[in-house]
Amino acid sequence: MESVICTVDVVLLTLRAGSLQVALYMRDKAPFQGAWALPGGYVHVEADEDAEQAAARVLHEKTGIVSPYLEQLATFSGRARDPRGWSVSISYYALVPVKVIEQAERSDLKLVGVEQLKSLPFDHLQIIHAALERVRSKSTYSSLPVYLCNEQFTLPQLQTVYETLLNEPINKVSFRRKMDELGILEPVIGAVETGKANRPAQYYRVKAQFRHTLSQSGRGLNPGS
Amino acid sequence: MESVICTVDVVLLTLRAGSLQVALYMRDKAPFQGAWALPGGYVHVEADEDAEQAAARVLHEKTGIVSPYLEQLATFSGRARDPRGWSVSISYYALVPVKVIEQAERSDLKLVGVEQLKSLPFDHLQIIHAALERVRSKSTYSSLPVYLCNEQFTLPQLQTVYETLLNEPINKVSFRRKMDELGILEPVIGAVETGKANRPAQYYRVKAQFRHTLSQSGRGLNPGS
DNA sequence: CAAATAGTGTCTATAAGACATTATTGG
DNA sequence: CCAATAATGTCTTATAGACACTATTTG
Repeated sequence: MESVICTVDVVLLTLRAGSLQVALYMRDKAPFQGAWALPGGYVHVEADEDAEQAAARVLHEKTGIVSPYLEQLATFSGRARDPRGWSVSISYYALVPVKVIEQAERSDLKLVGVEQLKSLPFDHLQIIHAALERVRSKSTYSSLPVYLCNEQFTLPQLQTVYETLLNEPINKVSFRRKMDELGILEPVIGAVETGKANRPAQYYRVKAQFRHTLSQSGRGLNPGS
Repeated sequence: MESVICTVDVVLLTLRAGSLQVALYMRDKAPFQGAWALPGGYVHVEADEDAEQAAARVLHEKTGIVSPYLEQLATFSGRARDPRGWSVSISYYALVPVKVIEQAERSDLKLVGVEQLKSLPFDHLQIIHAALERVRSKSTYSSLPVYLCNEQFTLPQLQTVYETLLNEPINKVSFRRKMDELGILEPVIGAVETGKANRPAQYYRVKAQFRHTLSQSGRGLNPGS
């Protein structure tokens, strides 16, 4: 039995300038050396306990970033997707606030709006599309998008994040009702967003008990108004 | 770089005697020879175009079954899950009506109620639990459960399938309203379920246009009544 | 015609959306 | 005081569930 090439890839997503962007890494080795692609690499059976740890290691090595949210997306495989031979890519996706990527200051890393993507090596375009579908789907019924926000954020900011992801307006009253029902946010006492010529918005943060176990919920968030 | 063991496993589910059951295969090779486990095997880079085809091939070889519905579940990986070494299991799940399994007549295959499962080789128990979670989750908002029915079925039968999967009663009026809205079923003209001392139930089937592209939908099916 | 369950009409309860009003800031 | 938008109250609409009633069969 021939050997299978076993790799991991990470779709690192963030929100910048009101658009959803994906981090691309300039490949320093063949194949596709010099091309922009998803940060990815071989599973190291000596170093990695499992594929998720491999993804976290690869993400850190290629971008300097440690993402609190890293979830398996799907596995892409086959004879045709990699010129080196029959390969498996166990793919993950991660969400971080844009400042985490900017602070990394990697010249071999760039952010591209997901609408601007043209062609990419391997089947990375397909992987990214799968990640977008997953994130958008999960955003309709979960608190996943808070991973795109800084530690403190206002409800209007968070609503804009949801609206950008889902690409449709959300009813303000319903949104705030839903966030209240989820019960995962708490106001930061005394912290308000000042400087604008209007009533200041209250800052919120994720309650400590949910800080590392977010995601799911009961019913959904729906567009409207 | 050491090599990774690359396998596929299939969680084949069916409904028998009102309980959700999983097909187990008696392993004919080490490790765990003679133990009941998920049907699974190596990816064959010569024969398989991709992992899904490998899963379909393995399912057919070990059970004689070809499942119309076969979807990737998740990939399980790591150093500890297989005594042979660092391994990857790209796992799939399939749903078939029980008669498909019975007609296969394999003595090395058995059905076990998902509540009766004790311990299994590898991390197969974990894989099955992930499949159950996925199927139950999808059943709340999709037509997935029709894959557990025969080609023709009555609405009361289909409702019972949903109720068994979700393990809770469903409001009859809401259920039928939802099935009507989904628009994927059509009555089989003239076909009714006779023999019982009550009004006969109309037989339905999946419309031809949806026969090989089922699954998703708009809003959900909720318990009640 | 009695028992059983399929199938449907309709009222009630709950959740989501529309809209309006008040609150609080900077200039 | 005006413009801007945060925050909230409340009415309307849409969806889900409860319940009852009719339909059709077997024995």
